[in-house]
Amino acid sequence: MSQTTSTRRVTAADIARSLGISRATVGFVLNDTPGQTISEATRTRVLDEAKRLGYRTNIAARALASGRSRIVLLVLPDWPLDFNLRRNIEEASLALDEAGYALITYTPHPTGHSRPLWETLQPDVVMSMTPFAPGQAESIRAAGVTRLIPDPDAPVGEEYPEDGPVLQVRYLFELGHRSIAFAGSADPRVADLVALRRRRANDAAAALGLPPLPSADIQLTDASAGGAIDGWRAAGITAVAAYNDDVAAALVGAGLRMGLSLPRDLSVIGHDDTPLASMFQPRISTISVNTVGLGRYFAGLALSAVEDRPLPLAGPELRVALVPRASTASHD
Amino acid sequence: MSQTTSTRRVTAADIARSLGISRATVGFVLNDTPGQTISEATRTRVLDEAKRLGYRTNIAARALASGRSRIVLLVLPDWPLDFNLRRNIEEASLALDEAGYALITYTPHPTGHSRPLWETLQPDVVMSMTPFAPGQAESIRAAGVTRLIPDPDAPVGEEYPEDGPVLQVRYLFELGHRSIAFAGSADPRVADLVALRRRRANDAAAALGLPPLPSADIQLTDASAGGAIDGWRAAGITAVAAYNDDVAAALVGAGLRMGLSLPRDLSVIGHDDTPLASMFQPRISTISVNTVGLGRYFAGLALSAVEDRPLPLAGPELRVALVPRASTASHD
DNA sequence: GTGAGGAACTAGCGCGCGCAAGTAACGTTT
DNA sequence: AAACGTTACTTGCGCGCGCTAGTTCCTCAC
Repeated sequence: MSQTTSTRRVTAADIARSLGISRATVGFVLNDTPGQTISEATRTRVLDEAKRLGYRTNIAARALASGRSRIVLLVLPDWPLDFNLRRNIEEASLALDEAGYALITYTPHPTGHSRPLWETLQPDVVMSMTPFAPGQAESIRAAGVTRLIPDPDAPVGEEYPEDGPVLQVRYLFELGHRSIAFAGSADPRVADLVALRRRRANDAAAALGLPPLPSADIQLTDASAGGAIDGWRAAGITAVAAYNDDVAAALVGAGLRMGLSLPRDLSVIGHDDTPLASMFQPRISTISVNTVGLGRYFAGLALSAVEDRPLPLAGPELRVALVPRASTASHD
Repeated sequence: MSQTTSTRRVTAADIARSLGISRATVGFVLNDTPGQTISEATRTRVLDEAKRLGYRTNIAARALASGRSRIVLLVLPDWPLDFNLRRNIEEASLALDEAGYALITYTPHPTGHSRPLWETLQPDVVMSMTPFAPGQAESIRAAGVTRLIPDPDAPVGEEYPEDGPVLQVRYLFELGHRSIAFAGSADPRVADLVALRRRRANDAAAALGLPPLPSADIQLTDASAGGAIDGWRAAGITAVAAYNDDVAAALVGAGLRMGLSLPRDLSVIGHDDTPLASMFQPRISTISVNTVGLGRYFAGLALSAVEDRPLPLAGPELRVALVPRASTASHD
């Protein structure tokens, strides 16, 4: 025992000694090990004594003996952690905890130099909500992790369904707008998602018989929003579908500062239904995304990777809904 | 060896066997153990062979043998993770990594039921950027963690300096405002920080010879902002110091919807200089907070708790600065 | 010549668990 | 009666490391 504290850790051997039974029996009880038959009387005695003595499993000993850390590392991109994402993480955390695993979230710093957690923690599985960044999968594998989700070697299959932009464009079309632009974010952290939503918006436009949407990527706090509006108005654009609520808000603020009357001169719709969208004046129309069940699905993926469990059924269907507000109006 | 994979993990014993030396020597080299003398030739052979064989320390074995997980758990409140906080976390992460520790951030879910990470990870130390929540320190201790920072039993000493609200009130005073209100957030997650900033604002008011500031806590997206403005205007309030930019933005949006002309009818100043503040129309005055060096200080605290290191010097001085924008104006 | 100290390693125990292989007693089936 | 299966445990090895206590040889000072 290398600890120097006066209160030494309680071990399974202490329980065994106290009850006059073997340590293996204690282990079988504490783990409810399948394939072992333990009498109810002995089970109760073990559990009571463990509680009385304040027994805590030594996770390092367990990991060493079993060859498994029971850690699931979830790599998050550098996105804002909104309410939905937090709830998904907690859902996943709970499902994994019930199976005896700890979920750890980790956002690698883009220019960070510290060792990544997949090296220092030696997790059983590393998951990501987006495809792994270039070099990331290699780094994870070099650290000895063999279970990566999504599988970097799998063919690029069905992408995350993104129906919000379709809804945005359809709504503007139904309001009578025929010259619609798409506003993305210049933030490199979300470039992939911006590109995806832009493509979906263009899909919707094509389905409605509209030409490809003029597009600009703006910064939130500089003059690029104003510049983009100038260009669009010169081209006769009457409505904008924005990548998200922040982009929409930057456009609304810039438009007002330019002396525009919104939504008469320009209709703007955002995405993700953040609090920001309803704080602005005018309140900003948006798309809400219901992600309930996603966390449980992710946990199911992780457990199927590390244990002999079936893959979960197909992921939950994301439901998007239009939230109409004062930033959009009909166009004749 | 309980793993069934075809590529068994490389161990220190493998390196020792390969070089015809003892495993203890391998360990002394890999850990650069003080008090041991290893020839440069042997050191080089060990390091080369470890690299050649792809050796990775088994952290579970290390933790079990040494009695230390080398994990520092940082409990974060459910606050938005802004750019400054992310940078602080990376600073701390790097400093701890250099000392051989892994920093894990963890935001307990307010109504979550999964086991907290201080139980499942058995970290060497648990830190929090704010005082521990009621019952939290007890839960952490019950999990066997003896090192908590800040020490829950220490007398409540110097609180985190909060000079931003002082700056807010002083600025409004210098603009000629004599009837100033404080707007807090009704979000229970930030109740402590709201209370602290409110108290600091009142300190500043008292120092300026003003009576205690009328105060209201608002939600961001309901009618409470409008209600608060009604009450304040009825009481002759001409300016508001808001707990943060979100609260300020909710007030500005609500004021505009009520037909007020801002800042002529009401000046509003926020706090934290988020992008939101400069996206609104009118752009919102705010307070910026420079937290550089804080991460390194936190890492120093952690290392002094787990190793024989001196306490770091007093924490870095936070620098706050006024960012004047169009939401505030002079009052005659 | 003798003793002390340092260099450069070695032998091996312990950390606390998982779990395969085993034992003894009892009940059931042939 | 013998064989087999079940119940309810036990024995003890291995996981991979940290590190104490030790060994051998060499050098230097007295």
